[in-house]
This record gives sequence, C-alpha cells and structure tokens, in this order.
Amino acid sequence: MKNISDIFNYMVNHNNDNLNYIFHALADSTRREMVHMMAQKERTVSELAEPFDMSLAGISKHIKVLERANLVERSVNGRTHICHLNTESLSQATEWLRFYEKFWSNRFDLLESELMKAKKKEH
Amino acid sequence: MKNISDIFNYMVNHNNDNLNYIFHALADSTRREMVHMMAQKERTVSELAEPFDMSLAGISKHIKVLERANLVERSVNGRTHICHLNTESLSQATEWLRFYEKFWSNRFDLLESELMKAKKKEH
DNA sequence: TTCATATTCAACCATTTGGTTAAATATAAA
DNA sequence: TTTATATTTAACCAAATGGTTGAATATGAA
Repeated sequence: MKNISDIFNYMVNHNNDNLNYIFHALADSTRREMVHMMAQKERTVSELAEPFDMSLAGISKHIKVLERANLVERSVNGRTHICHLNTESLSQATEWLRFYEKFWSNRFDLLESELMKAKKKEH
Repeated sequence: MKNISDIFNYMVNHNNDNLNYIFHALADSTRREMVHMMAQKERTVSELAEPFDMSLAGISKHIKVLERANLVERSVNGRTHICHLNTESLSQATEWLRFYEKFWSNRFDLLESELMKAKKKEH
C-alpha cells in the first residue's frame, strides 16, 4: 500500500469483493429464509436450523457464507452461538441496485421528454 | 395446476427462483460491470465484450446468465444482438432488500422508544 | 458465390458450491 | 467425573460455475 491510488484500488476492490459476497449469499433461498428469521429476532444456530431438512453441518456452512458477506454477526454465549443481522451490508447491496434503477428510470424520463418535444413540433 | 393453492405455490416458487437467478447474476463483477454499461445505453455483444480480457464465448455465457435473471433482454438486428437492461428485475431485488432493511431499522426504532419509556420511568 | 463479421454451441476442464457423514471441541448438567 | 447439548471441522461427493478452444450458424459485403 504505497500511494493514494493504491488505497483507491484497495477500496474499489474491497467493495467489489463485498458485493460479490453479499449477492452470492442472497442467491440462495435457504439463506434468504435465514435472513428473514433473523430480521424478526436474533437466533441461535439450532433455531436457524429448525425449519430446514438439513444437517447442522450444512446449516453451519450457510451461516458462514452469510458471515463472509458481513450480513450476519455472531456472539458466542456459552455453548450456543447467537446470530444477528448486520444491515449495513444489506444497505450496501440496496445502494448498488437503487443506483442502477434510478439511472435507468432517468433514461426513460429523458426519452419521454424527447417524445414530448417531437410531438410538439408536429403541430 | 389444479387449484388456487397450486397457483400460489407456483407464484412463490417462481418468485424465489427469480430472486435466486437475479442475486446470482449480480454476484459477479464482470456481470455487474456489464449492467453498468447497459445502464448508460444499450450495447451489442461485442461492445459488452470490449473492456474484458475474455473470449466472446465467455461473454456470451455471462449475458445468458443475465437473461435467465430477466435482467437483460436482447433484440436481434441482423447479425448483431442488442442487449438492454430490464429494470423490473432490478426492482424486484431492491424490493426484497429494502423490505429487510426497513424491517430491521423498525426494530431499532422500537428499541429506541422502549429505552425512552424506561428512561421516563426512572424520573 | 466467396469472404468477413457477429455470435452461439459443444465439449472440455478446474474450481466452487451445497450438501452429506463421522469425528472433534467446548460448555453445561447430573 | 460422566454424560448430554451446541456447534464446528474434516473429508468426501455430485452438480454448478466460469472459463477455455474449435467448430457451427447466420448475416452482410464484395
């Protein structure tokens, strides 16, 4: 890490990896369901496992994927681990999506106003 | 497809698959960059390929992933294919994220107001 | 018709993913 | 100490992913 441009590159790449992890984590119904559960209240690993027909080892892996994406944080309390959402990562993904949504709808607005102009000229 | 509950299941699963595809499509930097390019204007396949050090066959596959997610539509014009964004799918993902963001921040509001109440009682 | 351009398809390959089972770890309860 | 509970780790496996190359397809230009 030598100069400002290295730092910039680090930031961009870091952000990119983050988005890769976040979107990847959310691309799975089981994990989205887990997010849904944690949105209501924090959950232990076994609570998270309960609705699914899956081994605890499998569940453990899913949680790890959510953690890698920074979507979930864990506090160890004795032998039980308590998982809770970290919405900062959710916002990061929303920001990305919202940006392109807006970008695109602006294009439509532009198109519409161009059509209006064209229509006016006709008369 | 026999009754209303079948239809409902179809809708939920369809929606679920959709989200799987959308989030999966966005979990890749190359594809996100392509979305970025198409947000500015529609692009041919070779235009989309230009910034990347990747075979056209590879690019073609990436576009297919975006199409499966309904993020991109293609109109064939002679021998060139023109790709443009379909923001409906982007919105679908944003909606999902926004919902859980909101859900969570509401929890914080609730917590805050409970703390307020508690504080009031102290006096 | 022949040649060039734009794109996809098919076959292949290494890596990642999403799951399993069996064993290990750490803590709590008897 | 022994036993039960909560969870992870390791090793494994089939399927999916992200890429390649080489051949096929379809259209446009000469």
